[in-house]
Amino acid sequence: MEVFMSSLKEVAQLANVSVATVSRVLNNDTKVKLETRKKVLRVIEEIDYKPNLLAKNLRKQRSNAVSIIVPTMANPFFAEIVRGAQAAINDNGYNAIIGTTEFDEKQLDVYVDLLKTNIVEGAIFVSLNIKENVLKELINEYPIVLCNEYFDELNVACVSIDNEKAGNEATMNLLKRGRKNIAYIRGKYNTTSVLGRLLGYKRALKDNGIEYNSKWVVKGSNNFCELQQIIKNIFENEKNIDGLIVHSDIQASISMKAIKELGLRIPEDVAIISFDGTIISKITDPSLTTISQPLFDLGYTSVELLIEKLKKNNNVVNKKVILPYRLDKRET
Amino acid sequence: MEVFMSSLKEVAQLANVSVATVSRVLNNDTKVKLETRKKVLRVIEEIDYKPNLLAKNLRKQRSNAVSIIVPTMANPFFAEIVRGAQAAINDNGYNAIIGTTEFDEKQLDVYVDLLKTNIVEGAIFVSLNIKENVLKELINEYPIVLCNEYFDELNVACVSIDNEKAGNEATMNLLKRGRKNIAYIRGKYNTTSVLGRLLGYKRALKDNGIEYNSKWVVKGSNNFCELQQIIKNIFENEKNIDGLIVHSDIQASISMKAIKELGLRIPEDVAIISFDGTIISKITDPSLTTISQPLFDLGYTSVELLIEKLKKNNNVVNKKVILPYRLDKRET
DNA sequence: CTGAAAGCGCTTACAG
DNA sequence: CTGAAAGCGCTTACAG
Repeated sequence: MEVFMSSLKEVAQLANVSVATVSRVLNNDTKVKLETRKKVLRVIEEIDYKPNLLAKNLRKQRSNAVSIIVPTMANPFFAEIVRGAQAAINDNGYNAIIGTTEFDEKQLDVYVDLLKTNIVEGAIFVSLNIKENVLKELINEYPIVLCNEYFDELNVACVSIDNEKAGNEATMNLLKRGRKNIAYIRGKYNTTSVLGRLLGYKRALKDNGIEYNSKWVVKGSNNFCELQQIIKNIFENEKNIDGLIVHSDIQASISMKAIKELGLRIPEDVAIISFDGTIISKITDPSLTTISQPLFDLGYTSVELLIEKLKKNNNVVNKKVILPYRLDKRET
Repeated sequence: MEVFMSSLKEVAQLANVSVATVSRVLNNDTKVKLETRKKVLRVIEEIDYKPNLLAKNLRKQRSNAVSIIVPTMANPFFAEIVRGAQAAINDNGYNAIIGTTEFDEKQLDVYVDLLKTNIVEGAIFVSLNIKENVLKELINEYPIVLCNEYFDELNVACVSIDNEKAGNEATMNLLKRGRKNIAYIRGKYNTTSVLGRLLGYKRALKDNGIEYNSKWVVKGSNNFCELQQIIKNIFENEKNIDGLIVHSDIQASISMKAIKELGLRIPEDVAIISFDGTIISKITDPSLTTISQPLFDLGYTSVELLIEKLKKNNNVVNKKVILPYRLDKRET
């Protein structure tokens, strides 16, 4: 017996069979005699053999890994989507390589290289701010699923909620509570979710005979102080605002602090509704009324679409999956 | 020219050199003539060649990936540590495979297999609740760094804050504010951080001539309703409590709601200090006074220790790194 | 400075 | 049911 032996070879020698047979046993190939099988398994157990998956990966030309790219982990919104994606990836026996761009889309290159160099077999892009033509090229070449944000015109698999409907329902909720002067802190960029919800907002106003006032729709910010200032500006300029829709829980929680500092009561003076339904919405005081997105499922379902693509060699019709949201009526 | 060619081979043929030379160019081997080098690079650019890292991995017996295992992504505390680890992993040119146990340590097996099968070269264990003897075996065999929680007696690389000092300082803060009856919502398990902070608490009491009252130290919970009940119980039984230390921001935010419901004012009736300094501590109203942990750095430094191990083939003395925390005095 | 060749540890088509 | 052998796409010691 030599000093160094490759593991599969070692098992083969100890069991007096060929490496081919050991490989077949490991892969549950039925064509192995039960007796042989047992003998091999005994040796494997004995020497605690573990296959070198680096070799298997090369041989099969499959890494068994997929990546999930999000802007940042610092926002519970994305963390929860990742949690769902993780779960689905594990459930399907894959490994998850998680990437974050920290809102710098140049960082995406690193993760695209993972696709190009066979480190991952496919990718989930969550709310990434990519140029449409760049995305289009990637989609043509690799199995990719979009989560949350997508491009209407692009033939791409994606998972999201019905943002127009959600925006409409949020507005309707405030209207039903008697609010007529509803301001809107919208998302910064012109993404599908931002524009969709705004459409829903406008439709609700129109359906209720209320004129749309562009002064009441302002871009938000994830920067604490910046957003506080934005809120103070709008409430000082527009004294009769009695309702507020905010694009995300995080921004809503910051907005609430600013509103309280102005001496306004929530919800008596200003009723608030936000989007997302993250842990933030439960922790604020008063707790946030919010359009709860199925964050975990958004991630989970995205991976399911991706796995389907992988199984069928990327030859599938690209589904656009719309998941249901839920209006969580709480205290604002 | 054949229909199918391996990529490296293809570059070699087009550039009229051997695959060895192409490989040398790709790996910046200095022994290549500049002219040859240019020729090869031109071809690589031309056909947009990307190496198949699956092959490289096998050949070098290195996956270029490390894993970072956390209990869950649903807690911003862990998400922020992961963010730091991510950054360090990327900065060092590695890929990050992120795993979550969802508090079920059986799930760890999947990630340990990643080590055994060469999918990852090392791992960061963040706040994992593993049996000491199991951990000991793993540490002997693979490059592993512990983050947050560790075992004092174990010879293992780890990164954390000085929990005894932090617990002491938190208590001192309340004492200095004139609070004398300080309750303590401790962590559920007897981990290093939980026990360390408690020691610091007891020392502060002793140093100030206050007798330790075991009734005032109760185990917390991450379950919303359960924790609310715990809080109500203690405040109804012990009417003179005027200060509260809570093991985490999340639990502190839930505690605050319960305390308010009891009609007590924060901080007038009950001053509160918590640990972590996550986004939660900024968003509550009033905002939480908290022992801010260097979460990002905790993750970043853990990876640095791990990378050092990898570079030196795991032959390094195991460092125990203590990072500074910061007392963020806010409104509670 | 460059090339031919071995080899990383698996899987699988082929032959028996 | 089993084995011998080719091959996945790289890197690198060796020879020149």
